[in-house]
Amino acid sequence: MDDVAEHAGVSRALVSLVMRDSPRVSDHSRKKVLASAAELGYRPNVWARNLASGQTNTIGVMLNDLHNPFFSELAHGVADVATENGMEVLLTSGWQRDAGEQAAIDTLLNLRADGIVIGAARFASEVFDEVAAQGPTAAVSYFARPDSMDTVSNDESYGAELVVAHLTQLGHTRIAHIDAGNAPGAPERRDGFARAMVDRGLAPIVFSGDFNEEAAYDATVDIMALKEPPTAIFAANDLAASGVIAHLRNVGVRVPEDVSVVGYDDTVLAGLGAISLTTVAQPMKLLGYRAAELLIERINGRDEAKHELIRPNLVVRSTTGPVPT
Amino acid sequence: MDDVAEHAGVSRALVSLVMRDSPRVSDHSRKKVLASAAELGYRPNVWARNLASGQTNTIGVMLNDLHNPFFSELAHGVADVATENGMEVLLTSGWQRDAGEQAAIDTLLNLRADGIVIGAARFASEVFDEVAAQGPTAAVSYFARPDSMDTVSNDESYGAELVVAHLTQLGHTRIAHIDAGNAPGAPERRDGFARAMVDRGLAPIVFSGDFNEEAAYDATVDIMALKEPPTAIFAANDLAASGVIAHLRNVGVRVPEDVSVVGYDDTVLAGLGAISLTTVAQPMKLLGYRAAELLIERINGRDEAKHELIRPNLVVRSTTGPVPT
DNA sequence: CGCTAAATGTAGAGCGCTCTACTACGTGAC
DNA sequence: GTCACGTAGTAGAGCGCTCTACATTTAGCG
Repeated sequence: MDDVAEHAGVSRALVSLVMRDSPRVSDHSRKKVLASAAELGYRPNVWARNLASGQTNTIGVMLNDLHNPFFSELAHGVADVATENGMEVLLTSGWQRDAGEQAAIDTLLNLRADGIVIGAARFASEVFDEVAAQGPTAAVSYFARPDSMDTVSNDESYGAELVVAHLTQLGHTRIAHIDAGNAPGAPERRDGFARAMVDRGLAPIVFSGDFNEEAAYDATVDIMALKEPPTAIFAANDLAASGVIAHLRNVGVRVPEDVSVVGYDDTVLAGLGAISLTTVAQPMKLLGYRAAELLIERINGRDEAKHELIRPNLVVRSTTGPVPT
Repeated sequence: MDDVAEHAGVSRALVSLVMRDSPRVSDHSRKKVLASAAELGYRPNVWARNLASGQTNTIGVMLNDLHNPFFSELAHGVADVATENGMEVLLTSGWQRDAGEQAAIDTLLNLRADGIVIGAARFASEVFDEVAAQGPTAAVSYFARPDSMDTVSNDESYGAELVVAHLTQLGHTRIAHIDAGNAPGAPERRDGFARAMVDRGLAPIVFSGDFNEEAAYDATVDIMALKEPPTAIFAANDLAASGVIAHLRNVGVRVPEDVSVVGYDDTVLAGLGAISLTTVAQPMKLLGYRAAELLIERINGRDEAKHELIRPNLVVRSTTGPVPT
């Protein structure tokens, strides 16, 4: 920076102002400085800048599992808002391991990002608190309602309600749900399903599964072995739905002529022409948007925590149809 | 840090040594310092540390498109090696936009990461050069062989050879390839296909497409309209294969009884029970491993560039079968 | 023409750490 | 008893920037 200043014949402070796009610089000096900087290949040192200014102009995003398209969309949403606000985004991932999550969040904490977005982590609540204690924090798909941070979540039970409404409209009354235990979001989906069924005077049939194909495949085996198998299956997520379809195909049950199948999340795979799954679309990018927006409000000084619930919508494709006669 | 030093009754320099796990500290002082640090909730400031030390202990990873599972695996591989070597990993993504890629790489460059891994970017080669000029760089799936950086790539044409070998063994002779223009890796796949066919005295049928479903769907329409349609279709990647299958299903052509379909990449969707696609498995995580290892060698002083080609393998699932009689 | 206020520009003290050079203190060999 | 040496710890000068407070120039106006 000193070199640039000398080369341009101005003070170091002026160079600093130019590099930060300050309006307090005349066009003439600005051009001179910019030219010198370009000539010398000068690139401001972020470490020094952040150290001196005490802020990083960066939003850190911690993602539990980068392999899940859900998280990519989320990060994308955050990135869009950050860009609009002239901030950088840095991602870390826990790679599905608890220790990895801890390391990832530590990296972000050590960087002292201005704000941190936690995407569906499996942390104990104390870890959330610890992060929030260090600075502005927003959690996505975290169903506690802490005062220390903002949260943005999908309205899971409303999604389940949409599914039941769609299926009953098609005439289905025997509907089974394959759940995902206590994984984040799963209890809400299960409860929403049960409530929606009960509201309509129907018996909620629930089989236990997980957010993957295998567990759903196995559950489907059990389901189809019932004396009166259901005419529709609502899986915990799209991956699970794929497991359901795989088993049904294997045993020659047609989808949707014999059994309708619904997923959840509207991940890439649901949209594939080869699958074309009816599913609940979580507005993932929107979740990212809102998380980033709330975070920036916090960075700018808002005090009380906000908790938002965002409503998903149903995407009807080719795996649901009228109940067989 | 001063507070910790005072609280522990030692000098700031000693605290620094303790925080860096230096062996030059007695057990007694170490414990005292650690206790004070914990009590005061002290967390070293990375910015200051990096500024003073001139290193960041960080590997930056630039990913073109986080939505593609290929990249997640790649990053995962890099992360594993980094962790082993006590380094941090920071990700940025270009979100499939050119401007985004540039911003993402700038973020990393500004951070002055010790090394940078570029994952299948669409940069012009000058941008690669610019990055490499700033410090150790490794590019994944970059098929130029620059002296300035290491590269690790999948042996695309070998993969295509595997596909042709598999199909001809099943008796197929009319095989069509849907390519992906000049997208990274696509020309190598196309050329490999053509060579493999010609080597067997077969005519290479190539239709132009892209790395997505729609283009492949459209190409399949054209392919099936041929007077003598091929009995096997080799798509540019898994997503494209899904488009192929979608069209075949729509027009009542059975897979694999009537037409065999092969994908490329072995992404999540290929393994789905509902699709079960025969495909070429790129050892993505391994690519990440090697990229990180080469990078660390460079950081530690190796001078000449290394270029590695890693061989993929074929995963046979349910979309390929014997040629119809 | 002189005064005020805005517009530009500058000096220099940090930001929180690392790193080099140095001190202090045994320890043991001669 | 002295000297060399290894060990444990310290002082203080930066690292490359930002920021506050101040200096200088220019424009505006009665």
